[in-house]
Parts: sequence; structure tokens; C-alpha cells
Amino acid sequence: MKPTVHDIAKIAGVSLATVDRVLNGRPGVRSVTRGKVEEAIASLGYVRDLAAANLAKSRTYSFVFILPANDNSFMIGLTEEVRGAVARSSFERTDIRIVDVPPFDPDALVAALEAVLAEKPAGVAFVAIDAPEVRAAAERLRQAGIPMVTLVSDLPDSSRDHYAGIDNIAAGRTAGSLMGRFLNGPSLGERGATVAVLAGSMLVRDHRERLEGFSTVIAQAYPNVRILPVLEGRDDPVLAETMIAEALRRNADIAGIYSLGAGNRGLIRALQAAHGPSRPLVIAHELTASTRAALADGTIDAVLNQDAGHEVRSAIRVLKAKADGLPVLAAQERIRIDIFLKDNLP
Amino acid sequence: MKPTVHDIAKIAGVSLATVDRVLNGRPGVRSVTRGKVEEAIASLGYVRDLAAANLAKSRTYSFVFILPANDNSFMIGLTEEVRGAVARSSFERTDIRIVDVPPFDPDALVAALEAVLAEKPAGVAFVAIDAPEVRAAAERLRQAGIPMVTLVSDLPDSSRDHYAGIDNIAAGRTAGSLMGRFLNGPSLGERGATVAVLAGSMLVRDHRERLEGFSTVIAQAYPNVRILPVLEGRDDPVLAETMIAEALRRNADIAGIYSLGAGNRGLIRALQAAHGPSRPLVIAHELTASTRAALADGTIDAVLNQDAGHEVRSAIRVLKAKADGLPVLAAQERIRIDIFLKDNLP
DNA sequence: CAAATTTTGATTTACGTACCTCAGAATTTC
DNA sequence: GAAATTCTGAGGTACGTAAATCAAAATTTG
Repeated sequence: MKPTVHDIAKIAGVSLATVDRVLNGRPGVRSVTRGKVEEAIASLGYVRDLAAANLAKSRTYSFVFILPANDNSFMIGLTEEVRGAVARSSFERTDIRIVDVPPFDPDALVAALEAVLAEKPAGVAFVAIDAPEVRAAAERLRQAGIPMVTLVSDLPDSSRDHYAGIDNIAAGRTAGSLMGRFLNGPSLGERGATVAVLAGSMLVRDHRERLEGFSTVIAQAYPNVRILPVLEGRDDPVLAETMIAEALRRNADIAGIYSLGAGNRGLIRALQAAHGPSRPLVIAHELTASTRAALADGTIDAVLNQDAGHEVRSAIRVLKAKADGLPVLAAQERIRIDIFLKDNLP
Repeated sequence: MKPTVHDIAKIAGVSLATVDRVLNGRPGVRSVTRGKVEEAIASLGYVRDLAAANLAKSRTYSFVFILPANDNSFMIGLTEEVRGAVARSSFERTDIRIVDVPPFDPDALVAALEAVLAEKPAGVAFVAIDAPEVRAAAERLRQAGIPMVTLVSDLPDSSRDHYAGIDNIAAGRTAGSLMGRFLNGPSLGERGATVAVLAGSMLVRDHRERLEGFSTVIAQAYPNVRILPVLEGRDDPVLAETMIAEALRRNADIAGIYSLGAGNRGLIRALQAAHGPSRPLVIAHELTASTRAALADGTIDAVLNQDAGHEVRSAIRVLKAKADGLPVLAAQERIRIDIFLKDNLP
């Protein structure tokens, strides 16, 4: 049988109340007695029954998710997944509140974090913006002992406890590697190939990192592939469409396009409107209804994806663990980069 | 506040005992009364608190994992993951027993399943062998009401409740697609290319399905790629090494190798020993220490992987849900095909 | 209509932990 | 050595559900 507090009391020769004081760090126990109790705990290999403890405390984990009110498919999907978690909250002893903030706005994010600080929830998850003021706000939350998880976009070297998202440098490297292989880089010869990159904004860390990984691999492994200056489409379908259309018109020799941001609808429209001699090889991010269709019909060749559902569930698991002071299963919480070709669409 | 059994009793105007009888399907309730109680349950939106119920029942989920005593890295890793789950069992209210059976032996598997039947655990997970007698044994378990999950290898059209593993046809298709792209299939011209396939055994369903997917894509999308007759290496490093070495000697023009089984150590040794003009493109399955090293040093170009840890954890979650009659989150339980290039190794 | 049977209510204990109170013991302080 | 302080023990209640007992009420049966 699993040892209980009663067993500890018996072995240590103290009362239940004393065991309780030791276990929950309450005052009023001499260090000699505390030692005896701790010894008994160790010798029995006692582990507190979390379910029973939570029942006794009638505890619910109150979490806040701060999400940018973006209108691209990925963010909408992410919000949807958080809503799903809200719907399951009664089963999971969670009480999740969603806070919307304007996108790409560090001040708004800081304000939201400050509001959270006052509320003192059991944990916070937020899509980070890489700015010093955000880092400072995070530090204040840490001082207050509120567990924090960054979601999708990280805030490295900050006081956050965990990052629930993909390694964007690795994602960019993977895209570069696929691009080089698919273009048959090693045997391109003197002629080489030209590749365009469409990003949302170079101010966003994810995008910067993806570009960095992509450029590194291309430079190292496929030196005869040229990368055109980055097009910043602000994740706006209309802008992206005109930019890509224009780029294709100017450079008839574009052999590949890497779309590392969101808002691929414009890209797809531009590609389907273009009637070049041979369509370029396209690698994009995030599996949405439009990229899925484009993948199926051959407009896009590969899609790198992060599973928003996994990210949200992982964030919740990690926040719970942090709130309870438990370790996290690193292998379980690693968010993987999915690579989808038309042949392994789920 | 979340409604409790007390609230139901109050609303329905009956006693707690009657509510309990209805909730747990115990006899001794007139259908009129039962109706009133059920109405109250529905109107309150009551959901039983599983943690409290399990505490009251002092319930532990007893599961049995039947695993083939294979000595390849993947199966060893899988067993290791189940051991990890055993180690966590006290936290997770599980009591997991591991049963080893000789590999590729339907009779042994059936015997193990029969033994399980006598023991009546709360659930069983097993690596299936696709044989009628196994299917029959599974049906007997279903009759006995024991939830069943197939692990890694499925038993389609059987009485199993769930399959915790990858879609092997999709995996084969993905491998075929990558092979075709990496060989630059579309522009190979008249000359074409030759590809060798190394499998463990065509008697194993996973391997058959992977080959099927691979062949289909090659035939459809890359008709100028020729697939040599399948080499069956029985997942044995020594046999695989000699077979690949021989194949490379006979066919100097082998441009690609698809290794769809386990036991890649032999393949890697043969590749590193060969000194052809240009090394073939290699796609293999399962990320192990040896395939990881080969990927890093360029001996292997891509590895398709299934995460054993995810499979085991998913199997446990599903067995728990089935034991409690709860629905499973399909999106969470889908086991994905990881594609690893040297650039996205975790 | 009485007896037998079924249905229901009231109450209790239990699961393992948290948290509270109060009294008594041990220790320290003066 | 008495008073003040600090520890400790004993006991209870609570969380939400399960499961049991026993008596009372309602219903069916003969």
C-alpha cells in the first residue's frame, strides 16, 4: 500500500498534526522533531496524493492566457484551442481566463501582465513580444511567484518558467534544408537558383529566427542558392499578394519561395494567378485550411507546422506542475516541428 | 460552484442514497424516481468529480502491457518508456505490469492475452501481430469488457478500442515523396534512378504498409524511379549489412535506399564501408543512437520517427478514458510521423 | 387486508489530505 | 522556581464521492 500521512505519524512517533505542519511548512515544530518526520517521509518514500490534497483544498488552478487578437488562421486556431481547454476546465480543475490584447503591441501586453499581477492567478501563459519592458513585467510576475509560460513566441533569457512552442531556428534550418534538397541544390551547378522569402515582420522574434536558420543552412550547404531581400508582408493577405506577384514579375527566375510568417492566403492567390514557365517550389508555415488545400493541389510543396492544440495543452500541464512545484516531463513537453507533404496530411 | 451529488438530491427531492443508486446504476430505484434524478442531473449539468470518486474507491487502474522481447533499439526504447510509466504509477493511480513475449510469435501473444483475460485488468496494451488467432483472442477480451489498445503495430478490423501508433501507409508515402523529391525525380529524364528497399519482414504488417505507401507514391509521381526487389533483413544487423553490401556491389547505380524496418546498424556499416562514386540517398525509420549519428554525419539523409514515449503515454491516457467510459481527445492522441533531417534533430 | 416485496430515506464510514482549535507538555526566560 | 513562551498531541470538520446498513414507506402479491 502507498504510505499515507498516518503512516508517517506512526513511524516518526508524532501526531498527525505535526506531520501536517512539516509537510505544509507551517511553523511550530522543533527542528529535532521536524528531522524525525522528514526521516520517516524519506524512509517510507511518501508522496503526497495530489488528487486528495486538491480535493481537500477544493483547489482549482486559475490560469490566465493572454492572446493577441490577431485575425490570421493560426492565432484564431490557437484561441480556439484555449477555448477548448476552458470547456474542459471543470474536469481538469482549472479556471482559465482568456485576455485579448492588440497584436504587436508591447505596451498593451505589459498592461495585461500588470493586470494579471494584481489578480494573482496560479499561472499565466502569454504570447511574448520580445521587448525590454515585457521582460521587466515578466520579472515582476516572477517576484510575485506566479508561474509563467510563453506560448508560440518566446522571451529568452527572461524569468519565464517554460516556453511552449517550437524551436524557430531549427524550423528555419529545416526549411532551408528542404528547399536546398528539393531544388536539387548540390547539382545546380554554376547557374544556381534564386529564392524569395516572405515574412510578416522582422520585428517579430519568431520570424527573425526562422530567417536566421534558413539563411544559415542555405549559406553553408547550398552556396549556389541566392536569397532575395526579405519581403515583409505584415501577415496581410493583400499586401503579401501584391508583393509576391511583383517579385515573380521582376524575377522570372525565382525557383523557390519560403513563406515564414502567417497569412499565406495572399501568397497562394498570387501563385495561382502567376503563369510562369514552371511554378516555384514553395515552403510555408502553419497548416491551415488554405495551406492544406494548396498542399493538396500542389501549389505548396511543404508546410512546417506547430500544433496549437499541443502547445495549449502542454502550457496547461506545465503551469499545473509549476504551481505544484513538480518537475515537468521534458520529453513530453517538447513541441515538435511537423513537416507536412501532400502525402502525410492528417 | 460546481454541482455535487448533494445538489442533485436537493433538486430532485430525493435522498443522497437514491442519487448514488442512479449514478452508479445500482438497482432499487423506480423508473419514475430515476427519471426525476436524471432530470436534475441534466438540468444542473452535473459531472462526477473523477478525482473524488477515485479517492473514495481508492481506485488504481491496473494495466498490462504486452511487449515483444525484441532486441532492436526501438523496442528497447519502447520498453524503457513503459518502465518510465511504471515509475510514475504511484502519481498516476496506475498499476502497470509488463509482460514480455517472444517476438513474431502469434501463439505466444495469444497465450499472453489469455493470461490477461484471467487476470481481468482495467486495460491492456499490446504490440499486435496481424493473425486470425490474435484477432479471436482480442474478441474474447472485448467480450469480457477489457479495454484494449494496440501499440505501434495495429490489428485493424478487430475489437481493439484504439491504436496508439503511426499511420504506416502515410509514413511509406512520405518516404516515397521525400525520395522522389530528393532524387530530383521530375527532372531525372530518360535515365531514371534505381532505389533499393530494405525491410525486416514482409510478414509484419507495418513493413508491408510502409512498402505499399512508398511504392504507390513512386509509381504515381516518380515513374522513372525503379524499385529493386525488397531485401528482407529480418531486422538483423549482420544480415542487413551483407545484403546491402551485396546489393551495392551488384547495382552500381543505386541512387537511393529506403530502410523501412528496424536494425539500421547493419545498413549504416555497409554504407560506411562502401566507396562508390557517389553515396546513395538514404531514408530510414526510427531515430536511435545509430541513426541519429548517421543523420548527423550525412550517411543517412532523412529519418522518419515515431515517438515511443508519446505512444506509451497516449496508450495509458486512452486506457484510462476507456476504463472510465470517457471520450478520448482524438487530436491529442494522434501519433504523428516525425521527419528528421540533420537540421531539426532534437 | 395482511404479508411479502420493493423502493426510498437517513445516517454512517471511508478515501487521503488540509486546516482549525484547544489543551497539555516541554522548553526557555527571568 | 514560577511565568512566559514555544511545541506538540488529540480531535474535529471539510472536500466530493462510494458504499454500506437499517428502518420506514410505498407498492405489489396472495
